[in-house]
Amino acid sequence: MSTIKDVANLANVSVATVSRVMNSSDYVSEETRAKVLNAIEELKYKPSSAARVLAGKKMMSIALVVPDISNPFFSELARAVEDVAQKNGFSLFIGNFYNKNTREKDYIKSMSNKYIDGFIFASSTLTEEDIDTLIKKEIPMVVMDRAATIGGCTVIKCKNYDGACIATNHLIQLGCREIAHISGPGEFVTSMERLKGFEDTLKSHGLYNPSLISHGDFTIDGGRQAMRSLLNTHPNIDGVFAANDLMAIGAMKELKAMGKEVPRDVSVCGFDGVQIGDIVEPGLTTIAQPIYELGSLASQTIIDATMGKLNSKDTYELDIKLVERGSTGKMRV
Amino acid sequence: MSTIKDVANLANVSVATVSRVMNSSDYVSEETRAKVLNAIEELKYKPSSAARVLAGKKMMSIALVVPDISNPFFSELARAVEDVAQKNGFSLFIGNFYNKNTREKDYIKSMSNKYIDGFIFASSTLTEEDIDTLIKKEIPMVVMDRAATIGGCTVIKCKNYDGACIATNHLIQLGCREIAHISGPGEFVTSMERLKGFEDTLKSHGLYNPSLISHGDFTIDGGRQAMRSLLNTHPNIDGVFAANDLMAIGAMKELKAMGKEVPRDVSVCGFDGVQIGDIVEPGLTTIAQPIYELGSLASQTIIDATMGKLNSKDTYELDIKLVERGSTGKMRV
DNA sequence: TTGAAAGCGCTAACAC
DNA sequence: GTGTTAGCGCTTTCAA
Repeated sequence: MSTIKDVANLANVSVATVSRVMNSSDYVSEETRAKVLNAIEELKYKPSSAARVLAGKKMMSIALVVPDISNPFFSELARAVEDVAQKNGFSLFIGNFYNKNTREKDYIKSMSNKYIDGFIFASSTLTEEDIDTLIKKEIPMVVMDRAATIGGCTVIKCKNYDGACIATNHLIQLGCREIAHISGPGEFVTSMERLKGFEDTLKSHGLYNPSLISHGDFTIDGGRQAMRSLLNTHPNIDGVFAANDLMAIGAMKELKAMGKEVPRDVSVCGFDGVQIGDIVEPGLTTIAQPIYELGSLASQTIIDATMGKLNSKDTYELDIKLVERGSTGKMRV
Repeated sequence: MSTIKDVANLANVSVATVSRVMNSSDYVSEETRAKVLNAIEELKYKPSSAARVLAGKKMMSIALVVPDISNPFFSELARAVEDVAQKNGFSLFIGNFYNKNTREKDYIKSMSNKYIDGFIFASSTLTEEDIDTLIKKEIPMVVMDRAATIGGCTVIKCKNYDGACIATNHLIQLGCREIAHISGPGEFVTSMERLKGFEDTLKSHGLYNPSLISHGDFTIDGGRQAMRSLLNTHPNIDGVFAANDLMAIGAMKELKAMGKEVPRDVSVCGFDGVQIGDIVEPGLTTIAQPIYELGSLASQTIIDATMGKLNSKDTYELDIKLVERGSTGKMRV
């Protein structure tokens, strides 16, 4: 691996000059610039990130911290984040925290001394304190699925509340009268907002019944279990709104196992819009988030922030949309 | 951020001593060690990775380069890789190359000067030359899905050929006589090995017909398209072996759209064993790879290699197993 | 427009 | 046992 010194020697200039052309700072005569460029080319010189960082530059890498990368929502998100990062010359770190708050904090600790320039926390359960730690280190961050702005960090989310209202209304309009909700873990703002939208909508229609709410953990299996217990106490449920697609799919599996047909007996609606919603049978009606857009926006925002471009907005709330498929529809009357 | 100097000052020792206790090298008296430890604690000192790297140490991070992180096979793999990395104090970089050979090479370039200690290439299309580049830089690497060992890098794969034979035999035993294969892109060894297993098995049963082979691109849509063209020329196909689960799912969708029922009219078998194979309807029979094991083995191998623990084996071939679900079974006779 | 040199935080001889 | 110090490769004043 050749160093800046090698380049300087070959080009017959000083290392400072090489540094100048690398960073296109200061003025360098066309002639010297050409010489240096040639030398760089010839030696296939790549500056050492570690040395640059030590000298006060950026590492050009960002981290995405998710609950579980094997969850399709997050892997689709990661793809978007990485695409944008790559286009900007940034590398992407990935960390899974499996809903273990401790592990999420560990990432802050273990990665921040690796000179990561920015963090994206997806679906985080970070406390204000954790966030302060990062802010004190002046490491920019964007948080997804967070209620409101916390000083100094951008929030990017989608309209969870509105989406839940749309989903619930959709079910009501289809004729469902005993509508259950499979909610996500209570520590996520996402879960809370979707739950609120569900409750408010039902209340306004006089259909609210708290015993029709069960909690899942955002996994297929969790959705299945929640559906089972719901069905035990309320065998006549005719509509289900799950806080994410995975749980909705689990619910559909359980429904089928219990001899209920979707959508004839029960209509099911999910939330997220992940690709597998389109391959299950029947196709899953869902409130689709613009996942790719969410990821690329987060990525671009954090990259801009590392370069000192401050963001004018501190909260982005992207629109969701109802995607109707076979899991909601005509019911037996 | 406090530095080693701050710690040294506070503990009234030299930086060398601090370095010693950090790296538990050399002897340090219990007394001084305690003083230093206290100072470290008090200042919440974290050594700078960049500085350590410059001084000749490891960055403690590895990279996983995949075609597409949003493909469930790779996201499940990534999860395993990250788990093991995290346990060893390593961070994980992720790169997508979208089957663009150029981009895969770019990763080698752009990441290697970021002091990544090791690479895992999954499903790579790297040439010997590319690999040589890394070997010359003395960066250890493991390659998944590669035919054989290339000097200096460990190969981790599963028994593709055997798996394809098992799948094909399974179809034959079910009574299928006109069996098609949806193969993966020709540049992947994986595709080739699975194709070979398919061909050999059919030949040995006198059922081989090259026009029953179509190529897909490992995506659902690719599988759908391949199935369509296959059905055009061979409307009586009664068995399909796809080189991965995603394409098998695409084939099932197309079959359904064309009025064929699975498995009554056509039996379908995939390869990989990703989780969604279990949520489609009917469930997908598949040759399951031990994905988590593959990922954790790769991760541990590369981490060991960065620490100088050379691996005794240079090729691992993990076993696969046939997982029978609803997509293969009783046919109409 | 260019060069010399200090310094970023750490490790590892080499002294003591 | 512990301290001193010379780098590691780069950026950036400060001079020239």
